[in-house]
Amino acid sequence: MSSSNEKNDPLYNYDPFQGFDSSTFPFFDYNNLLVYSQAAPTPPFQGLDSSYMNFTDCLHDQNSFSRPFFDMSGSSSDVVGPVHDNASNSKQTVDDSVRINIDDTENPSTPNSSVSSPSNGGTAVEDSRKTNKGSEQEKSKKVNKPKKERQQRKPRFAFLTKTEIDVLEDGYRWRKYGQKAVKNSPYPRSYYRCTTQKCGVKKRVERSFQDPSVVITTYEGCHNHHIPITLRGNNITSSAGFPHEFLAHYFFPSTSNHQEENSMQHQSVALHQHQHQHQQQQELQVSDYGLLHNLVSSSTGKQAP
DNA sequence: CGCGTTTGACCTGCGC
DNA sequence: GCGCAGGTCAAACGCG
Repeated sequence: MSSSNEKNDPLYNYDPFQGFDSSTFPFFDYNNLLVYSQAAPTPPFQGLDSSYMNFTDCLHDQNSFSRPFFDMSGSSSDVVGPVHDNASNSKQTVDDSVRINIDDTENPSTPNSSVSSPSNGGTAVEDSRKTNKGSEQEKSKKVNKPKKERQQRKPRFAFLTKTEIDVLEDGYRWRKYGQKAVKNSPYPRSYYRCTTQKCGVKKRVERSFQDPSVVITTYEGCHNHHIPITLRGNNITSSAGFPHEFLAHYFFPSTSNHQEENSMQHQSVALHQHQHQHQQQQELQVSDYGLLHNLVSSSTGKQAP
């Protein structure tokens, strides 16, 4: 349910694809990408539905796309505005149930790090860690941990990419900070955080269990810096099919500074040139829209498991 | 040695 | 209130 607050929200009105068309980024095959909004009723790995769009469709249907794409408040039925703690009122999807309790951009210290540091000796071995951690941390956390107010959700979006590569290179540098098994899926979900200081952008990477050839990459937050362009001399191959320009456009929607924009796009183009070459070399057979569309269709429950 | 990954424990919200 | 599942932490470890 939309509120008037949404209408006044510049992000709400922001069109991430302003000025985009299929020729904007010749290296990027838009047809190989699906985008879904966090407002989607179900995450992609549990059943795709019409909320998951083909990228090209998105370009042609900006009204329906930009709205959910920048729904920063979670479920579309949520009331948008100051952080309310009545989220239980709204039905949350699995994907939407993510608790945003870290805001590195504004509050560099993580909740736990603000707590008195654990007094474990640095030489503690695994066993002692297990025993000590339980007691000491438990104490410190429970005593000092301030009640976290519900953080406002960061913009979040996901890409479905048909690729054999697990981690898609997007030009940014990520540090993996966790991995979890996903219920009903043989594939784990990996959690990454941007390594740039004070950039709290996170991403989750998981493989669809319904179509193991599809990698679901979910971004959360906006980078406050440009692509570090440290190719480190190695495989940008994994960037196959990845929309760097789009990401750049998304992460810097307000970049009206042409100098920065040029620099940024220059970096992105370089990435795509790399990517394009490797794509040709590898002949990574990314599916066409038809296949992905079939995936979407078959996941809507019309097909027997 | 610095940086990134691994992995078990812990925290938190939600549904029953 | 309890159990489950998702998300995060942080020590240990590996690699260049």
